[in-house]
Amino acid sequence: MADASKPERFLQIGEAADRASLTQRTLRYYEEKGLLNPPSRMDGGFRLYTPDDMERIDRIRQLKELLGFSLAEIKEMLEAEDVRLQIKAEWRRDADAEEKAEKARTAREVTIQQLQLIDQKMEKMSSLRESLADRVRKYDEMLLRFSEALEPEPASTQS
Amino acid sequence: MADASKPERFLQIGEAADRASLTQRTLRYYEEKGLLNPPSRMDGGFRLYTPDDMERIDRIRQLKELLGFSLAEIKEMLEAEDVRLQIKAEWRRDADAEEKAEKARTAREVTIQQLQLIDQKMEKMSSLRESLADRVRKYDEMLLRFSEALEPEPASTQS
DNA sequence: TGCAACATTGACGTGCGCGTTAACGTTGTT
DNA sequence: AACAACGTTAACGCGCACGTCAATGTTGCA
Repeated sequence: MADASKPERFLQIGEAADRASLTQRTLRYYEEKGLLNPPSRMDGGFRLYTPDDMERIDRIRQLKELLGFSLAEIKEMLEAEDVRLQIKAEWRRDADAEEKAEKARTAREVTIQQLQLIDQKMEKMSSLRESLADRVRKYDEMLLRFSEALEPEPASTQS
Repeated sequence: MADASKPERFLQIGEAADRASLTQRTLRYYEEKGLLNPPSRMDGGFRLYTPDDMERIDRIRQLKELLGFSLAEIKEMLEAEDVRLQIKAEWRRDADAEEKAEKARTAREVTIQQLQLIDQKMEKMSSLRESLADRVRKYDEMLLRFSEALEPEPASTQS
């Protein structure tokens, strides 16, 4: 009971969902759609999520919420990333080095495309940001004119 | 026919949709949902979109695509902005100055909230960006190791 | 005046991303 | 052994944001 130092590295779906701020349904759905590789299970069939699974879940949330990608798009992206893990796993095994290199190159390309996508979005967002900032300035001017109109004498108005 | 200088400032729904890269259905839908104020019409009933309408349509697209807001949320935001235009329109008419000022203040607040939302998103995006950039670096390392393994003798490999 | 191109209003259909319920099995504690 | 808490699959449902007809009307040009 006094063992809070072992946070049980494998989470059941309930905790996993809580920590990811998603629902169990959502996790199962992502699995169903192939976004999550089927997690390991307990003997009884209960899902057990590894820290790696949790990371992936978080990536999905980021890609969805921040960038607004559809699950289908996200799936593609993650598949590209998987290449990296695959290569890592196979690293010390026989295998065609050139083939791996090719995979790594395409994975790199995909990642760069994602980067460019993000950059494009950020540019657009910052221009939107600017126009909003302009608006605020205009409101400020408006309000200034109002206060001038209402208080023709600038007295002790000092906060 | 040789008059390309008069781009006809009022667009029918077809052109309007094309220019906004949306469908006619979508424009009607936005109108139906109260995101667009009903545009003016020709005698026969055909919708005519003013440049202002077009701007608004574009704003909607930005808010939706860039920030991922739902149409309901966007509606609220635009309503807040409308206050500004309303005030401008009423500017020279009788009217309670204080009431207008109040409206302007709340509109300002809403706009600032939007700004903060954007800033939050941009922060998260840039941290995501960083992690992606890291990934690219790792791929580069991988590929470097590959090329070292395949070409033990650094010869005329100079691009 | 006729005709193609464009528009109108319904109304139903659709894909996505889950929510919800039902019927049932598992786990861990007492 | 019993029981609450937690999990399982399967199936149906749902709201959003439109797509897609269908039936009809309008515009503008030959």
